Formats: sequence, C-alpha cells, structure tokens
Amino acid sequence: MRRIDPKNFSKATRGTSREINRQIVLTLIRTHQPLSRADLARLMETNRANITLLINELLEEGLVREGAQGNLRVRGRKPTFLYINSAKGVAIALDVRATRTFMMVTDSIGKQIGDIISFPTKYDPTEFVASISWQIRKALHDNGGIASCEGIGIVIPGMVDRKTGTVINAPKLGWKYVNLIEIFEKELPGTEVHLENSGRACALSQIWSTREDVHGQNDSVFVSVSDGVGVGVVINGELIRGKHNTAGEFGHVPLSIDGPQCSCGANGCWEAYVSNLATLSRYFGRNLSRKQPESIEVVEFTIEDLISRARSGDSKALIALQSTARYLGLGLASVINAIDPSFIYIGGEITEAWDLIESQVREAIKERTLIKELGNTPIRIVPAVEHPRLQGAVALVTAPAFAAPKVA
Amino acid sequence: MRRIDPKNFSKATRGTSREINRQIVLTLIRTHQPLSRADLARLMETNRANITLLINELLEEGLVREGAQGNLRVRGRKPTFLYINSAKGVAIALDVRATRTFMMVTDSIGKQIGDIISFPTKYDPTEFVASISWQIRKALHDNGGIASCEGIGIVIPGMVDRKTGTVINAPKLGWKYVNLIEIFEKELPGTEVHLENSGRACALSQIWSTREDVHGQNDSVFVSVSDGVGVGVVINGELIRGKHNTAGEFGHVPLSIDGPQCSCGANGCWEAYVSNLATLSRYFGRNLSRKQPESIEVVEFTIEDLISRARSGDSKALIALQSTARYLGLGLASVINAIDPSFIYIGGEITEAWDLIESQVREAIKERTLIKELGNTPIRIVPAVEHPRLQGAVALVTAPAFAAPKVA
DNA sequence: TGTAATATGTTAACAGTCTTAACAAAATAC
DNA sequence: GTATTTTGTTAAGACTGTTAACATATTACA
Repeated sequence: MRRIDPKNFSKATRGTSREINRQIVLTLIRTHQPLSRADLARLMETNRANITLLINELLEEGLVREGAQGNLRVRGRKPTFLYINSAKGVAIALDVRATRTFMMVTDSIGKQIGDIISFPTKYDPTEFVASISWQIRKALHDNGGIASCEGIGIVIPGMVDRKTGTVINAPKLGWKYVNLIEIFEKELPGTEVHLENSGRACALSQIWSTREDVHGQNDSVFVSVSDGVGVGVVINGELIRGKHNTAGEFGHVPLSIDGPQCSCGANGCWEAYVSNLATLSRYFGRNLSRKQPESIEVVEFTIEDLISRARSGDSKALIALQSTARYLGLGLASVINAIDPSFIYIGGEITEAWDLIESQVREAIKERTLIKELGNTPIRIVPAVEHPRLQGAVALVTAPAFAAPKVA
Repeated sequence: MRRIDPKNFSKATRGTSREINRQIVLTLIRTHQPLSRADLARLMETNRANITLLINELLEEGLVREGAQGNLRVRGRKPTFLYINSAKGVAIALDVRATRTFMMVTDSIGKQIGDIISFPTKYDPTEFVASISWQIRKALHDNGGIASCEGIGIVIPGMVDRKTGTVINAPKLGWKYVNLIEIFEKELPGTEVHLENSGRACALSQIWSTREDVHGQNDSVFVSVSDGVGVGVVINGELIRGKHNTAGEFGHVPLSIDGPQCSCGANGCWEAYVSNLATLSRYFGRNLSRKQPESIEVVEFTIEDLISRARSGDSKALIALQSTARYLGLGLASVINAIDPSFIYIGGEITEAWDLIESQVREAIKERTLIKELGNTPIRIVPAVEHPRLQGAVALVTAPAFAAPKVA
C-alpha cells in the first residue's frame, strides 16, 4: 500500500498502459527467452492480438528480434521465437579497486563479450579517465569496431552522487568530490556514465540477474565482505539509495560501541570485526583497537593465504576465520531483524572459505534473530567468478531499458 | 529504477490509466482540500475536461462531494470546491496495550469523532473481542446510530500476520497465534479487521498524515520508545513489512553484543538501553544484565515520574535520562546509516523530556554517522496527544482508498 | 448600466490503447 | 486428404485521455 506523494507523482496519459505493458513484455522476454507471442499472451493473461501490436512496435524499434521457429510437440502452427535484440550496442563495465581496475564489455543484455581485462588504477582522476578511455576505444576496436557504446557503468569503493556523477569520497582512491562525468565528457563526448558504490552495485547484479531463483525475490540484501563491508538493500525490487545516497551502510552498525576502532572513526562497527583486515589482524594477534602502521607481514599476507593455511591445518588461521564467521553472523542477524529480506547474498573473498565457516555464521544468526523463521533466512554465496561488481556495473547501463515505468 | 517481477506483475488494462488518475485525484483532494476542478487540472498538469470526467465518476460513487463556492480575487466564474466525502461511514481504531485498550471513532478520512475512550484489556481473546464489540456497538449508537462501519484497525504490541489476521506473538498480552479475524467474524460478521504492530502503525500515522511537511518525504523512520523500542521504516512512501512481517526491528540491533540482557533473550539490544524500564533501572542503580523480580518501587514509579523529578532538580534522574539520550542517539545513528531516511519521527513517553535530552541525542547521532549530512537528519517529535498508534490504526482502514494502484 | 475580459466547468469530436471475435496460416493426427 | 489444433493477424468495438469550442458566471471598467 503505497502512498502517492502529492509533491511528486506521475499522472497517467493515453500512452501509460502501453508503456507499462511494453516493459512487462521486455521483462518477460529477457527472463524467459526464447518464447513466442502466444507464450507471452499466456504469461500476461491477455490476448494474442494485444501482444502482436506490442511486439510489432518493439520489432520496429529494434528492441526485440525474431529468431528461429520452435517445435511444438502437438499439432498446430509452429511458434516464432522472440529474443531481446542484444546487438543494439555494447555496455562497458568498470570495477575500480584500490590497486587495479577491471573492465568488461557486454552486449546490450549484459552478456560478456571477450575477456575481462585489468590495468593499474591511476589515482589522478584525469589520467584515470584518459587511461580508461584508451582501454575502451581499444576494446571496442578489438570487438569488431563496434560503433555504438550504450553507456559506461562504473563501480567505486566509496560514496557517490549518482545524479551529478560525482565521487563524493573514496578513501582508498584518495578521491573527494571528483566529478567523473565531466571528465568523461571531454574524453568520450556524449557517452552516458553511471556511477554506483560497490556494495550496492553487487545488490543490483542480483536483482537484474536472469537466474530463475531471483524471480519472486523482491526483498533482498547483498553483503560484500572485503576490505570493508558493503551492503546493498533491495526493497520491492528496487535498490534503496536514501536521501544522501548512503543507504545500506550496515557495515557501520556496531556490534559493540566500545569495540575496536573502525576506519570510519567510530568504534566497534561490524566492519571492524569482519573485514579482511580484521580477520588478518586477529590471526596476527594485533590489537584491533589501535591504529598501527601496517607491518609488511600483514600487507603481503592476504586473506586468501589465510584461508589456504586454515585448509592445510593451521588451527590459528581456522580460529581467526571462525571468529570472523561468528561476528559475520551476529551482524547478519541485525540486517535480518531490520529488513526481514527473503534472501541474503554474500560475496567477497571470505566466501571461498564458506564450507569452513557456514555453521558458525548460521549459529550466530540464530542467536540474535527474533523468530525462528528469521534464523533460517536463505543465504546464497556469490563466488568471485560471477563478478558481482562488474555485473552490477553492467546493470547500471542495461537495466533501465527493462525497469518499471514510474507511475502514480 | 524498479525491476518488474516476472512472477508477480500487474499488466495494464483499458482501465489502468483511469485507476491511476483517480487515486491521484483522491490524494490531491485529501491533502489540499478544499480545491476546485481547475485547481486539480493545474496540479496534475492536465486539462479540465479530463478532471470533469474523473470527478463525475467519483461524485457518482459518493467518494467525493461538492461544497460551497470559493471566492476568486480576480474576475471570473467562482470555483466549486471539492471535498472527500467523509460521511461514507466510520472507522474504528483500537490501540491495545498491556493494561488498557484505547478506542477512537473517526469518519472515513480519519477525523476523530467524539472522545477517545479506554477500557481494561482482557487477556482472553474471546472475551477481549466480545468487550470490544460491545464498545464498538455502543460508540456507533452514541454517534447517531451510524450503520456502516468501514473497518476496524487494531494495533498490537507484538508480532502479527496481517494476511490471516493472526497475532503471532504478543508477550505483553500473553497471546501466541491468536486469530483475531476469526473471532471478530463471529461477533461482528462482515466487518473488515486490520492488524498491525504498534511501532509500524506509528510510521503509518505519519505517511498518511495530511500535514504539509510530510509531502515529499517518502523515506522516513518512526522510532517509538516505550516499554520496548518499536520501529517502522517507510521506503518510497510504503511501509516495509518484510518476508515474515517483522521488518523494522531495529530495537534488537545491538549497541554491544555483551551488553545488558534484553527481553528478547539476546544481549545488548538497543531496546535494552533505551526502553523506559532501562532508564528506570538505571535510575535505581539496578544491574541491567540480570533479570530480577521487579521491586514494587520500580513497578509503581513511572518514566513520567522520573522526568518530572529530573525537571525539579533530581540530578540522578537527569543523568539517567541523559544516559538514555546518548544510547538513543547511538542507535539512531545505526538507523540513519542503514536507511538514510529524509526524516525521523520519535514517539513515546521519553519525548516529553525532549528539551532535556535533545542535545545529547544529536551529539550521539553525529558521533556515529558516516557523513556530516547524515548527522543532521531532521527529527520530529511526535507528542502523545497526537495519538500516533491510534492514527496508525485508522490509516489501516482509511488509507487503502487513497493508495497507489499496483501496476507493472 | 452595459460591455469586455477572464476564469470555471462542460461538451463533442478525436486519438491511442486494450479487447473481442473472426480469420488466415501452418503444422499434426487420423 | 480432411479434420483438428495452435499460432499469429486483422478489423470492429469499448474505454480513456486530449483537444478545441462553448456555455456559465463573475469582475473590471467605461
């Protein structure tokens, strides 16, 4: 039951019904393709005539294409299969991380083209954009000289203002109030550029996935455990962004307000207990409550190393991981109590040790959730090979074409 | 950008545009009344002809009525003012609390009729419904023998399943899995009964308020500090309820996982620091981490007494309050970091001491929020005289008529 | 006092969209 | 080779928003 905002509503015009049904048709083709006009009519519980009209329009616009004829097991005319026309142009996805930037080229429905490449992240914004633009031009050339780039989706480890295209604060890159759109406009004029925070982009990757298991899951949370803890919250099939573009910062909800100091300045944030650094520090027995210059040992030893040590019998490593697992679960309990999502996705390096920590995580969740059902909230591990950040970046470009129109 | 759920969407029909515009018109009349057809056309940026057609339909259905003519300052025909027809029937609002139940009768736009009455809460569900039904019949009779009751909105201090009309767990009432709708059906057959949790109902009271300052505020949080801490989260003008009807339980997000024991069984929940009992216990210097039989002193001494003692110079009382204030602020910081709402509403007895604690609350919020703007998230105190729980109960009955239609 | 100007509200023709029903096209069953 | 069945199309009808003209009602001003 949504209240209509008297200051910001969208009235219905003659074309509104068409607009709504168009997006539904596109969504159904995207998630079910290949399928026929008759299939669509059945799925939408409408008549084939209406579908014919809608599809004709989408065919003319080049958004949909007809493919081969399908085979019917029974008698009757063979159906003509419909597909989203993925050859309209390409989308560029960029995952900007502290040391390297990853790039993926996809078609217009987000299917990867070629390999994911990576190059060192430049910290000067102008140089950064220049180097990326060079890579983009090269990638487009390598992929058969594709002319049309539908847009660039960029995922940043920090806070962004999507409307202006500004990186407000990305400590790991040393950027504060850097307007990337303006810089890109000089290098690649006319190209649409979309920014998003890494944690929230991961959530996007799941909403806009075409996997069957996301159908019907409209409230979900993506928790990304890495250098920090990024969280994206999806309500009603929509990523919540908040008044200041910072919604979802569960990483800084405390486990203990007197706990170890967090990079944000406060004490005892969830992130301070479960980030990779926290786990490593625990392994090395360092005092988490005080900031110390990093020892070389800690810098060069990664969480992956820790996990493999745990696997090969290093009990100290295993204990460090399981301690993280417990804190991870306790924080997840807060997320579950607050949001009551139908699904939780977890990504980040620690997921590679999921078999070692799952039971501790689940136990801790159950310890603090209010009712039994909440303790059983399903969790899906999103492995690194699915590239959730890059997929989220892609969604920034490709998803708007399939989104529900704003109405009422 | 909302994703359309391929498993649960609403296609547009011939009547969809009308349905959308109808609800917009109703919303605008509700929030701006009195206003004319020409005013509506301007607000909706459409033509007067369309409005005439829409209004004629709403007049016929009896949802809208025409009133006196307005005065124009300039030359021209005088406008005919339109109003929501509030005489369609009455709504019954019930606020069920541990010791007493409060009842309010309103017209169909939620305007109070007569006085708010209260009577002891019966703990046997059947007796409870019988006594309420008797009160309802009496109230209807007292208010001129009104025949039509549009529905009953009931607010419960506990967990409810709105779909089946079941109180899942209300510890203060001793109810577990009590299906109220079924019992009401025997007493008042055919009457619609809506249940909601107290904290979330308070949030409803604000979304559906007609105060000017709620226009444009579509993301907000209501925090109700009383025996417990109830929270209702509004995203996109819609109360989030979650998969198991428990969304919004920020009251059990921890401040310290090793903190005092909470009534939920876990340790260090926000609620365990800021509930009225927590404040009182702090005043009496009791050990919060252990459950003890209540002393008579604590039972009979209320938070209101504590506040008035603080006002009359009892420094121990003031310190207890300000300690609560700090914890309240620290918890609010979590809510703000997680949701980034454009507004926070606070209700409950403690708000009567707001002038004594505001600065501490604000300071604590700033201590843990991630960026400066979040620390300045506006807070509105909702005083008890506004009866947020009863207003929320009313909204359960009256609001659906004005809600946005489900589309796409 | 009468006419011009202006704002409100209504009406009828028109345009866009979904809906219905009939029909053409294409395949299989018998 | 005909009947049956399914797919896809077409044309007429119904509902809704849009446009433009008009009636209604009031004030301004000569």
